[in-house]
Amino acid sequence: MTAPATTETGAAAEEGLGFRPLYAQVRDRLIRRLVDGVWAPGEPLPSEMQLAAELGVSQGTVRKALDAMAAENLVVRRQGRGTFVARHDEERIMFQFFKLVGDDGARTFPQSRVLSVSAARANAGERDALKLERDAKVVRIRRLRSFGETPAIVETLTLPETIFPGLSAMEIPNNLYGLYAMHFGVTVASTRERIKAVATCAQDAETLGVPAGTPALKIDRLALSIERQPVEWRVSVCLTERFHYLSELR
Amino acid sequence: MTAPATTETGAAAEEGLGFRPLYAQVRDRLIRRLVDGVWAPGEPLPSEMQLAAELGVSQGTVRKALDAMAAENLVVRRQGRGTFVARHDEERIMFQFFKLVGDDGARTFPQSRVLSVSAARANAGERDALKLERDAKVVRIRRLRSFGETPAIVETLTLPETIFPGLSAMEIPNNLYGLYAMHFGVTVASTRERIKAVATCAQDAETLGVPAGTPALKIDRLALSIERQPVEWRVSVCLTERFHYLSELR
DNA sequence: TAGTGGTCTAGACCACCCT
DNA sequence: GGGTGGTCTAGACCACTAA
Repeated sequence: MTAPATTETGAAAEEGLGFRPLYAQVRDRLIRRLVDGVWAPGEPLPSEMQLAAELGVSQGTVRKALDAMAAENLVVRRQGRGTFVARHDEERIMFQFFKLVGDDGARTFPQSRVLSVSAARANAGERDALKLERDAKVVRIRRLRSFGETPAIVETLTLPETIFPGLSAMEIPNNLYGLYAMHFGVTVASTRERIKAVATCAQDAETLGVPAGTPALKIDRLALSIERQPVEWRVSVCLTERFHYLSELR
Repeated sequence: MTAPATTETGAAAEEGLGFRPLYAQVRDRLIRRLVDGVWAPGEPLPSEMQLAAELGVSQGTVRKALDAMAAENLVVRRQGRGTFVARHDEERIMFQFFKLVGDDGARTFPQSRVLSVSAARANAGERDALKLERDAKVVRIRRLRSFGETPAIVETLTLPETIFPGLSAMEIPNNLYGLYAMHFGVTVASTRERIKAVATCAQDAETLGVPAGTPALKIDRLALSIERQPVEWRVSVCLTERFHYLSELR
């Protein structure tokens, strides 16, 4: 086909949605397959040529869709090898979502000790944060995270029971996002963190082994899935005596 | 020319630098012109076609270079109008580098009151942060920033005198990055922030009008120019009673 | 050596903006 | 209407990887 590029433009315009590029449509279709688990994490997608033939577009259009997905950290592209579904292994999470760094620049991933796991009806704050219906059930996890022998973070997580059924009865691993992907097919694609400085309350201080009132970072994180649905609410209280939160802005 | 795409690849390979794409070379050349002030902020660059003809590459290659620069916030592209040198006006800085947001979600830019300006020889910490030579001179600025009538941030800035000659004798505006660009041709392209929770010291507490020891965020920011040279070191102590630091991660 | 993604080109048409 | 960036295609060659 040497025909001009008309494609679906007309259809999109007729729908009253002011034009959606073909590559964006291709991206949407590929993301749909990712969400549906057509390809497992770490597995290679078909080659650009194959996808192009199958979807009826040019290789260049598939490429632009895949490049966009790579920019969103949904796939990883490797020259000479292929395009792979992104994995949620420890390393990736550490660099992507875990922003606490040693003052000497060292990036170590903390160990976790679960303090409690419980199932309950969501309270008002949880419903608000996770956009839940009235009477929705949630799982609450409280844990202490340490670098080596030094306690540094105490955090409370709240998760919708509908998205993570049976979680409260499971063993809780250190790397939660890996568990979400593996057992529940949920990929955390982005997070929004609100950070404040607070004085540690008596309970947190005791758990962390510091005097009550010690200054700490309170990080309020909402994690969103690929479809931008809230899947986890996490409030972390972090000591920053020997660590800091690193934020690089462009 | 219907000739294949050979271009400078050979030359780059011969230099022992394992291959640098043409579009990256084009990007470098265009950035060089930006730095040299060939086009002023807010001014349009020549069209893709003109640049392509001038640089002896295809329009597509220029496009990829410009897209990369747009991703780095160095230029702004507007369909139907042209490609413009990014401006450092208040709005852009607010959304790009200023991460303090009201708890109600409101983004307001604080007013500043300069407490002191001085010129001095850089101390060890300043030399280290800004990568300065021994005996280098710096300008120090200390200022209080308030939202409305409420003091919220007290910060100390250190700037190399070689990059900002005569700054200590100038009027200090609220929007510093605009001043850097306008009067010194320095564009802040990225920042690295290290955040800790601290108890306010007596001096900062008095300036902010809170009891000494009140928890606050200490934000240690290093600002880099387009050429990745350190141009400003800023330590801010922020109250977060009614504000928070917002960090969105993908 | 074959297959993959990465780069580069050339040309067409589309959406948008200004005059 | 004429110019700009944005999309799409088609085809060629380059760089990298693995068998």
